[in-house]
Amino acid sequence: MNQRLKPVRGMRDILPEDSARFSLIEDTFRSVLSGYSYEEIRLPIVESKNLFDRGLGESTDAVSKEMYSFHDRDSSELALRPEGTASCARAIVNHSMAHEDKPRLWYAGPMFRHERPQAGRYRQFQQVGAEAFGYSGPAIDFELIQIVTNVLESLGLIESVTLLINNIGDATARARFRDALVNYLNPYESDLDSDSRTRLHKNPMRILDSKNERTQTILEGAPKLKEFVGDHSTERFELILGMLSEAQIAYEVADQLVRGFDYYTDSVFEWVTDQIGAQDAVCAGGRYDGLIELLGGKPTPGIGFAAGVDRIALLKSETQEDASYRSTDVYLIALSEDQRSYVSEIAKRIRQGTNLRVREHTEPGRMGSKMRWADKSGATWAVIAGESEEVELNVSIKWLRSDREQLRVPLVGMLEVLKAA
RNA sequence: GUGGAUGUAGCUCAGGUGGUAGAGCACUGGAUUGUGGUUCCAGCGGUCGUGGGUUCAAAUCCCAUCAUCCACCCCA
Repeated sequence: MNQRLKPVRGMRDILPEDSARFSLIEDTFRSVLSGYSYEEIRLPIVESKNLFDRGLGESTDAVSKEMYSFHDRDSSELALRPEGTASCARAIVNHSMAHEDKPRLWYAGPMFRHERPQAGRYRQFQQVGAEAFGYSGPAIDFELIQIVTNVLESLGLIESVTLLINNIGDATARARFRDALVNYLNPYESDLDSDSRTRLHKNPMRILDSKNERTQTILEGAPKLKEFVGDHSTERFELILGMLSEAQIAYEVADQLVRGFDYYTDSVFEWVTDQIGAQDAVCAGGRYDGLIELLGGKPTPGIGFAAGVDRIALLKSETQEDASYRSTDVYLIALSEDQRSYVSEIAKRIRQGTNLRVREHTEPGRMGSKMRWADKSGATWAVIAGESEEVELNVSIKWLRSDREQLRVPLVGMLEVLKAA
């Protein structure tokens, strides 16, 4: 890449071929979500920093270390959103949307976290998320999981991912568990890896998914979160698992699965893959029954997921043959500049009469060169017009991807030939 | 924030022990004045990431810095 001017660290250009993949993924979410009657909401990219401090929790890495925060001209503290759920919940509160209705919403857009870039991890990344407010029964958990499953099936990726699910209980249960865990681990403090030692004081539950073997061995005798979760929550969780089994959606209950943001409660879930490197979560979500109240609304249960479009696109390109990307169906060649207006007329007719993607060769040059560009464009046909075609109101149609012989047809019969293919 | 690897043409990469840059692909033209995908010939194309230092001389050695990739961490 040219060294002089380039995107800032962790930001990148999504070039046309990748962009087409992104669009396909987003369109698939859009279409499946629409089938479940989820409504689109468009949320600001910039919010008050305060929203994330309160919503996600000030001790989380996303807020304390990775947030793009800055002072506005009037010195108020703003931030680029690191995720979408907090904004969505704020909108629910601001517009009293959960008073007369139980909204099911979705959004898509860029999120920002100041992390060290890595495979599948960028400082600006694209998410599609869905949130449902006002539902406390297990069927909504199931519905959201089913939505994501449908999307992944439709994209041909369901075999490449594993659904992990866990129940982390409510805030009280977690607080009691946290105390018990710290009490258990304290005597082993010097045997823990250094990251876990730090987390013991800051965010002990994070120790559970440590990759350090020694730490994992120590954890074998530790108290289990599920022993602290209330009966009601456990029952609810069992009902979700039952629905998944009945719908033949494969899952693994993952005791160690915890979420990075403070707002999560009860059921949490995540789709992971082993095919795109260390950043293995392609979609994750869970329930957050306390969030709306935390942001000043009346108590309202909530649940949602967020999918990482960049990672799903990466997974798609890693696991599937390139369905040879093409941008052009018809490549139009004027033999000389004298036929320019005739060729424009031909282009107009094809664009108006079909959905074909028509590209005109606009530069002068010799015929061989024009044909080479026609070939490279990936077009199915080259449509060629020289002086004799113009005089006789004909076009020459050449098949570029087959041995079929070149045809010369009257202009009025051209669309029929192109549509017949 | 920590660690490892890597930065040479648009792309993929060569350039032992310092002597001032090369190939393939791509692109343009020609062989072939209205027909691509094969071949042959020619041409275009480089602040050797950036800034210092050592030296008569640095892509090459030293220092710093930036960036990319991968992993830790974190997470979508």
